[in-house]
Amino acid sequence: MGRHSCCLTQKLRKGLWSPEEDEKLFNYITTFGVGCWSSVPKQAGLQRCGKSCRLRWINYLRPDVKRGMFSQEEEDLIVNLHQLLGNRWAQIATKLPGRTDNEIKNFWNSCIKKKLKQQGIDPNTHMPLNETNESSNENIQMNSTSSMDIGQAMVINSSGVFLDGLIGSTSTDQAHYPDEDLISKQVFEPFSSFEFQMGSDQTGSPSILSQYHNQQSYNRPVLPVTKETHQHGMMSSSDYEFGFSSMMPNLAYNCDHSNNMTDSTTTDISESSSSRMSNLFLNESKECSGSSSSCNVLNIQDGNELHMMGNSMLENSAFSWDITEETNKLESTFQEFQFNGVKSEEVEEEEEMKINSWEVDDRNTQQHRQSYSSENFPLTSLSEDLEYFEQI
DNA sequence: AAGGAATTCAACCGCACTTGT
DNA sequence: AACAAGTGCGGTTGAATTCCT
Repeated sequence: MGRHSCCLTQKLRKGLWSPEEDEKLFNYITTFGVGCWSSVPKQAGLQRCGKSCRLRWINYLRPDVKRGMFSQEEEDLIVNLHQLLGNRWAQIATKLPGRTDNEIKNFWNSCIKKKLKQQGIDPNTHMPLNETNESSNENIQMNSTSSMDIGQAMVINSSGVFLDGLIGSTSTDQAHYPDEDLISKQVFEPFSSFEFQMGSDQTGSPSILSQYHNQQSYNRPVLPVTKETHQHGMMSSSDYEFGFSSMMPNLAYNCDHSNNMTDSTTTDISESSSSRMSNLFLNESKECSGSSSSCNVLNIQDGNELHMMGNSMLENSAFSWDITEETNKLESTFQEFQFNGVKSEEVEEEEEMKINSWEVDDRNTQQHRQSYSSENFPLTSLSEDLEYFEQI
């Protein structure tokens, strides 16, 4: 159930984590690695449940967690991925190096959603609000027996056209599929999605992303310091510096969000990451950041991510496709466009160094480590990719 | 300056899934 | 096959913070 079994037998702390607790957990994980979370609190001397420890580590203590405001590239990517994946925050997070699903979810709910609404875009469907209403009505008629949430996720039919609002928003909604025949015909056609996103959809209307982007360009120049600009990390760094003398990373927020304050849209994401590193990790972090955008960026070329996506989608039954066939299709597509995954010798060297660093300690013990291992994330610029596709 | 409203985001909850026995 | 324990994920909550009057 929700509360972990260990929580029932012990009197456990809840609420915010103290610096001392953070230090204990951090020291324990960096020493022994991630194994069985349920045993972590006891062994680390924490009055917390394992689940809470896991969450704290993943969302906050992990050395490669990036904090601070989202760059425009990240924001665009989130909009893009949400359009494709719906509220699958964990999957979206795998495409944003250093960002956690929780952070992205919060950012979406507090910021992007609002912006989209202001621009007349339905954040659920990514369609203009008036069109969404119409299409939603159509869908309701088509699936009148279904109790699903309309427009929570995007589905692509066999001809590659997006059908919004035909499936539930999460994997837990599987039981709500209105028509198995219909679902079985929904083939994930990523290339179509790019068509949709980057240029025009099949009705010839401008893509929502472009619309969103245009709006952003209006909003962005020289914003005054308001809640809008200070949110997501624009806090005094001293508020977050615990000053641990141990291996604990400096958890200070990095306020390098000048990109939102000026015309410049370039954000060196990795800098904000490295700034939080302890002395122990600083060099590694810098090496890592030198190869642009931290250590884990979407890797499309080698197909691992695509397999992951494909498998995950199958698990969720949101998409039905032949993984091998579609992956090959995707691989050739992305190779053709050289989308991401260009791995230079330099980058490979850096990856090797990274693997030789702290990550190697427990990489054999962690299944989920793969999600932020540099091995799986060749390093490229997200903005370059987006710009390239926009040009197309 | 004070206090209420609005916003943010860390953390919790509940469910589904996976793994082990 | 059935059950229990462990894990992962998305939705939600509420304390802390900031904004506004």
